[in-house]
Amino acid sequence: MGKLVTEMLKGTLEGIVLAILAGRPAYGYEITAWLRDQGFSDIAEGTIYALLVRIEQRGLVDVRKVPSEKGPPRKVYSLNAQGREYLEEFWRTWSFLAERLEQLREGGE
Amino acid sequence: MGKLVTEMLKGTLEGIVLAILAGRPAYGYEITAWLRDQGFSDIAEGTIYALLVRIEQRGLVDVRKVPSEKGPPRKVYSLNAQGREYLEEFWRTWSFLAERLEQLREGGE
DNA sequence: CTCACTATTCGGTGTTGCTAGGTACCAGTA
DNA sequence: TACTGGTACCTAGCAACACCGAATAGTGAG
Repeated sequence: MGKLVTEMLKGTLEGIVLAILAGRPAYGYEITAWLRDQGFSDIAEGTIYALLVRIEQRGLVDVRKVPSEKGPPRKVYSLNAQGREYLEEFWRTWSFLAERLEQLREGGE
Repeated sequence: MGKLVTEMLKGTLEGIVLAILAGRPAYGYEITAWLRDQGFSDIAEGTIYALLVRIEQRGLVDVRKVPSEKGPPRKVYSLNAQGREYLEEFWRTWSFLAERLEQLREGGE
C-alpha cells in the first residue's frame, strides 16, 4: 500500500487493536498475523508491540503471560473496563470523522 | 475534542483539504473557518497553512494571489490534475480502512 | 548445529498536527 | 493620533505515532 495508509493508521491502529481485543484476548504476534491477513500487508511487527506497551501503560488492558509450545511465553492482552470505555470514545470520534468524509466525498462528485 | 481526533487527523486532514479544493478553489483562512464550522473545533490555523505549503510543494495544487479588501492578499489554491489523481488514491485508501473498521465494529458487538 | 518459525523488545527516523508566537493590511473608534 | 479587532499568512519548536532494522530467545526439523 504505502505512505498513505501509514499516515492514516496513526490514531486508528490503536482503535483497531482495541476492537480486536474487545472480541477476544490476543497476543502481539497473533494480532500482527491477523492484520496482515486482513489486508494490512505492511504493518510492522514492532509497531504492534509498541502500541501494546502503550495501551498497557494507560491501563486499558490486562496482561498475563501464557507459555507457548513453540517459542517464548506469550503476553496475552485482554480489554478491561477502562479499555472498553475508551473504545467507545474511539468509535464516537471515528463516526464523526467518517461522516464528515462521506459528506465531502458525495459533495465532490 | 481532544487527542483522539488529533491523531486520527494525521493522514486524513490532507485528504479533507484536497476534497474541499476539489469542489472549489479556496484559501487558507477560508478553509480553516469552514472546518471549524463543520465541527473540527480545534483545528489550528498553522496546521492548515503548513499543509497547504506541503501539497503545493508536491505539485498537487495550483496557486494564485488574489488581493483582498480586508487584509493581506489571499493565496487561492486549486486542485490540478495530479492533485485529482492523488485524491482518488486517497479515497481508495480511505475506503479500505473504513471497510475494515466497519467490520470490526459489527463483529465486536 | 544450523535453519526456520514463534515471540518479544528496542533505538533511531520521518511525517504530521499542535502550540505559540510573529508579520501585515484595513476599518472603526476614542 | 493611537488603539482595537478582524482578516490573512508564516514560522520554530514540540509530541505522538508508525516504520525500519536489528537483537534476543525458545522450540523443533533437517
